[in-house]
Amino acid sequence: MTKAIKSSGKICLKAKVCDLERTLLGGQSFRWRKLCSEPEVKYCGVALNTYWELTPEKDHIAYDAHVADNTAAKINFTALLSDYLRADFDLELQQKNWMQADENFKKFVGQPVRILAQEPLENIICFMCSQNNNIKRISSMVQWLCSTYGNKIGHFNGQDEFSFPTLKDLQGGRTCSQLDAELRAAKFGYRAKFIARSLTEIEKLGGLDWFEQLRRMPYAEAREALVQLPGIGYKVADCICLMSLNHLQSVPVDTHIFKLAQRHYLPHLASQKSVTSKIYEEIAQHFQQLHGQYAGWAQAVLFCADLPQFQPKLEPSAAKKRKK
DNA sequence: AATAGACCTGAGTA
DNA sequence: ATACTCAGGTCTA
Repeated sequence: MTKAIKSSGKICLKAKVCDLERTLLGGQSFRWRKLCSEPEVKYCGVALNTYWELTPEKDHIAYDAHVADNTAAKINFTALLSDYLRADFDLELQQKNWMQADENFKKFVGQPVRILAQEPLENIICFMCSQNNNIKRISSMVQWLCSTYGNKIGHFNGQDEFSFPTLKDLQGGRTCSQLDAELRAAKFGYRAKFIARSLTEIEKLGGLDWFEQLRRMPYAEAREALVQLPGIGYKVADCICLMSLNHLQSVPVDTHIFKLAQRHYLPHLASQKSVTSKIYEEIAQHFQQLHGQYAGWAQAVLFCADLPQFQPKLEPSAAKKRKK
């Protein structure tokens, strides 16, 4: 029976530059949920082996952090959370730059979305699950993965919370094809084999050390290294570069960005049915040139703006129009 | 080198 | 009710 250890504090991030709703529930991480206990709204979830409850205030974000009691040593949770939310990044300044360079951008800047600094293994597995899939189902797959292979942190607000499994947790005595079979049985579909095989590869390449190397490499090289893994194409590689390897110029081109580019940025692509590799590069480069060294962050703003869950409520007829 | 089709699953539409 | 489409794509023929 593990008992969680709790620590509270706050980090300096004004509401004006951090919308937790979009940042945490907008398809970057799949492990956060919103808890409404009337006047208060909290965002709860696990990141960095810690269960967090975040309460946005006007001038800061208050947190409760919980870790399993077998966790060694003291942890500086304030520093941990600041890094996770990239509190040092001056979003106001960048939004100004993006709006200046991009006429369309104003239309999409709603609430301030932040790019999270996530852990590579979680990021890789989650986005291997993301292919041809939707956020809701991805979340439930990830939830299953954590409760099956992760370690329990504690019981909060009516449910057990688990850390994201390590490479060891996932392999632990299992062969590649055993893990494949288990994931298949858990409805991971054709992604099961990709995940099982990629984990084997990652282990061979050096695990966490390999991730460190990818961080230090130039973006283009890290990207090329990632697409060598089975089940990872350029889109997922770009998500990983952006979200957990600190390559903020990486622009993942998914179906939302593709449609948005067709409609607002590159009208000559309007007749294109799907994203070929050539078109992928064209769109990515367009946004990189337009938005500069943090183009991936700007992409996240556009992506969130296009998510149905974050769109202003429209009349059904208008909603239909928007779809096309 | 470039392009269709297949691919697991499940929620939403027609 | 039953089929079809779509979702943060990738791989292969």
